[in-house]
Amino acid sequence: MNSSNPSKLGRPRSGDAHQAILKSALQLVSAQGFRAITVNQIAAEAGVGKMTIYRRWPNKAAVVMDALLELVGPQTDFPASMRALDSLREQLRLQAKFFRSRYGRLIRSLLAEAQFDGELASAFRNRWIQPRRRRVIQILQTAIQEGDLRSDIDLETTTDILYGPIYYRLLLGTGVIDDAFIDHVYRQFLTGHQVHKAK
Amino acid sequence: MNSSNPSKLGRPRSGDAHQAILKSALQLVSAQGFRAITVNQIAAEAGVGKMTIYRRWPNKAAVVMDALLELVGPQTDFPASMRALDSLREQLRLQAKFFRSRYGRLIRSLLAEAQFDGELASAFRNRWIQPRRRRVIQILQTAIQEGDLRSDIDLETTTDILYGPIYYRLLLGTGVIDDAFIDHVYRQFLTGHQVHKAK
DNA sequence: AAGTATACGATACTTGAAGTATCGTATACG
DNA sequence: CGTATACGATACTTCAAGTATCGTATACTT
Repeated sequence: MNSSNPSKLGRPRSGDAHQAILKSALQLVSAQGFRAITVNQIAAEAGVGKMTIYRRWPNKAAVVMDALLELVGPQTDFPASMRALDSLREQLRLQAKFFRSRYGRLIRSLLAEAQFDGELASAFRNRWIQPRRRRVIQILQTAIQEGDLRSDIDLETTTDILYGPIYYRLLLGTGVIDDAFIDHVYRQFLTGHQVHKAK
Repeated sequence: MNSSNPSKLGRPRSGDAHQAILKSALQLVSAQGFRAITVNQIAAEAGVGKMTIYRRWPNKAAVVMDALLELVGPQTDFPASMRALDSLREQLRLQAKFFRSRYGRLIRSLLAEAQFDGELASAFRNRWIQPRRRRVIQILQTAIQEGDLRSDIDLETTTDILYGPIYYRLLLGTGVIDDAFIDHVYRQFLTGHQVHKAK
């Protein structure tokens, strides 16, 4: 009841330190990966004491998660297009570009670490993945209303089908995540791979 | 030139110890996850000294990787059916069942750890993923020859599209990997989601 | 049978990073 | 000006990975 109450007494926490920590964490993990860096490095890079980090976050993963949410999240907006289907394709391309950027390693690191850390897994799913999935589902619903997609599809499953292959390549490294790949995923999603035999 | 040469001199390595180590590693990681267990635990469970493990493998990940390849790999065979497309669907269902089993956690652990360990990433990709992808691609080629799939598709990309969603759910936990999900992936793969408007 | 080379289990040791405890100092509010 | 809390710094604790070494065991060679 009181531990979460930021008492007004005493010296207030430094907003500068907060920003410096997140910025350093983001930069280091994007460049070197989650496992390769230490909390001491983040502290040194940010010009703060290690305790200033542990006073605010329970562990390294939580710092990096917040860095992603606060510094990168706002940059990942969704495109608006005339047709919902065009928005969808554009979003897939943005996702690919994002994964090719320095943040690809950041996402890989967090998703991997989340396999060992239930708290992180929940945070990653609820605070990063789910909000973005909801945006995708909105686009899909609009596309259905516009008469471009079948109306009997399951939206959650469909989202998995669209984004699964991109995450797969990110984590398995079986191929590059370029626009050709995205276009293939998108086209396959629309029309399928079956031969439509002449009747 | 000589370090890889198993000299015939001296006491030979114990095959029993080898099997006991792999079996213990597999059992412990499947039950508790890669991060939760220690090499000391594996050694104790197998009834060997820790050095017997480090004499044979460079690190914990390598032990678990070999446990997967030697003990689980042989169980993961591919179905043979009349039509290649039926084999494909059956293989997707087997993959789902495998991920739902105790080995789902094993795969998750190794794939996650591989994000931090280049050696492990190569081993996982080359020794586990690639051989299984080749089998899938064979099935796809047969399906094309049988006239059931379009002949202009890229086989590598198509494999990513088929298996990506399953790995996505394994790692993200956005939904269960049951036969309904598999059937959705398979049906979507064949026919697509586009509305085929009346001409 | 003796000698040599290597593996064995056991155990002590080293290393390195995560996380904790504590210090004297700094900065807010009342 | 007193109180409460944050600050940077630094020493400390903990834990698991990986290494070094011991005396013993088991093979092949001579």
